[in-house]
Amino acid sequence: MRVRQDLALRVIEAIQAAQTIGVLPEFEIPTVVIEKPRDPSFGDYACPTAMQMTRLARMAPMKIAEAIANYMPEVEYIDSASLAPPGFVNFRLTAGFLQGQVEEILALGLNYGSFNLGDGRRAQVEFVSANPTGPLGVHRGRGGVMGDTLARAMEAASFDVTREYYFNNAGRQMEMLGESLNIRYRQALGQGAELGGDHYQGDYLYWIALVLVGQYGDSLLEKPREFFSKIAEETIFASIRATLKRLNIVFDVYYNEDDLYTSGRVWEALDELRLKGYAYEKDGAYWFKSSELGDEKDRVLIKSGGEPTYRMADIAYHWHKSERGFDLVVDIFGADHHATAPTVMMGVKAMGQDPDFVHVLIHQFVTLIREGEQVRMSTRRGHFVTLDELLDEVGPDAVRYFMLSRSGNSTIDFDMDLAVEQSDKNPVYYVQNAHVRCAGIFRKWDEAGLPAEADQDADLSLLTHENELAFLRKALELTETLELMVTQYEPHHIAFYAYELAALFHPTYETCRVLHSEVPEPLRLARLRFYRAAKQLFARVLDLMGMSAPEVM
RNA sequence: GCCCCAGUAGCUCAAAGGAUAGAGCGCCGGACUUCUAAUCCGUAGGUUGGGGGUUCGAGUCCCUCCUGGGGUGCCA
Repeated sequence: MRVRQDLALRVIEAIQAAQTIGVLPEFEIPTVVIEKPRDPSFGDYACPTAMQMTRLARMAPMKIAEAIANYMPEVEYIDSASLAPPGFVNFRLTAGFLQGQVEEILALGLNYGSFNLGDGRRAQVEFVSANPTGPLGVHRGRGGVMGDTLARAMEAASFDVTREYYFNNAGRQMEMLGESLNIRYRQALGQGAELGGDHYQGDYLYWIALVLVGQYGDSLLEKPREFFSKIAEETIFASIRATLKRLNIVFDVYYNEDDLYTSGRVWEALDELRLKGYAYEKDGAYWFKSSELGDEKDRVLIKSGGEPTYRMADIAYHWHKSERGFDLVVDIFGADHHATAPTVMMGVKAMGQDPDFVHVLIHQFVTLIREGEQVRMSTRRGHFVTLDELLDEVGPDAVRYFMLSRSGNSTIDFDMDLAVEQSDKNPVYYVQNAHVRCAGIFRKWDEAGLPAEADQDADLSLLTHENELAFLRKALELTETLELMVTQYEPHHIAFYAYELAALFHPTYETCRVLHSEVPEPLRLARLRFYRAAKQLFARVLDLMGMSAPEVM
């Protein structure tokens, strides 16, 4: 259940009731917000609406708050509604409702916390979208993790999500790639050949060339450039997919930019822009009159050589997105690509579509830190740390967690030493260890030969320890966290939630023992039930982050 | 020049316009014959970059200035 949403409705009922009676004057009720008080001693939820209504009601905020509290309908999960200056109405959850979360978690399993916001509407998350010209770098990894995690949250919010990867395997880029591999091939054969400045410098092409030499000798020397382009693309794309798979990222659709040309959609989009008066010819090229839509200058759509720019293709691509029936589209770009998005949105708008169905999510860079020093990553010389290398060094769980551990607006200093440290300093282990500790209890229980289903009818009202209740309160926050992620397009919240949940778990584990002899039998069974739910909840949260939930570490 | 992001505890960062701005690390002081201490408990630490404004209420919104990073192609 979405407690905040439900409480907001009840508060509206209270205001309406007070208005009917005449305790409050008639006025249009503003949006009622329910928030979490910073200080838990105030309660579990708070409503500041009375203060917003002082002008509307022409009454002192405390008087309004009093009216709300007095006319609140009976809410079964609320223990008390209290007032606090300057006009808060605070609510406290009943212990019974919190204890009930144990069964709720166990019944819903990997669906706990899910809620209906999307109502089955179709959403697309487009991310990574690197062209197959080389291995993924770490900052693509950030986009990948953010996109996949946001997609998971949107699925939990009842959206029908398509994960899409948009790429270009045509044009000059692929020509250069093919030439580069051709040169590397000749180098691998011991022939003199040098890469030009525009060629791809990374040594990964040399490794591909070595494999070619091993398999085919020099029999490929007469093959055309297209042959090498194809080999390079296929090999690199396979490795990109493999890298993403390691990160638990799988795409539903790989959308090839080339399809936009072969289907003629690019030209249709151009015609559409011309028809609407937003495209014109000048100097042998076609230009987008984007300056009329707020851009600082017009942009080239079709180069004088007849080839469309990436911008033209992007506009056609987004035009197609709405035609494909997506109600909501999230595009995830690194900060290095953020400048292109506004023009594309202008193009969508120019063609008569509401660009608001697209949300562009920009993330900042990732800096790798090793032994306190920044790891130099020079893309120009091809000496950059690849995502694969990072995965080799710290493992997928750490990559997923750390990429989520900052707001997308902040740069990440990825501490590679911390990421592999096996202690409570490392949040990855700290969170996963909570799951491990739960698993340990059940392992011990089984080893003692005790019945596996013993806790099935446990008396959960015995879970009265403040630590247990605090943990269950936090469990209830999962829905709110998911809602925040989806509505604000901020996937990082799940990492903070996971950490906070673990930070409430560990003290509970220390204080609320299960198997110790001094724990009376009914309480033992209630706690066993509690830890069964806790384990399930950590499995759920780790799954939302795309991380593994180990039984033992 | 213009655009985007950031500036919050010594460090790395949270904070959905609400109450006394929170965590972790580090520092200092405690706790292991453990349901694996890969953990817990406690202390200290702040003019939210500067200045103005809007609001009952601003780290959050507006204006302005400063500092750092990124972007600003008929490259993608």
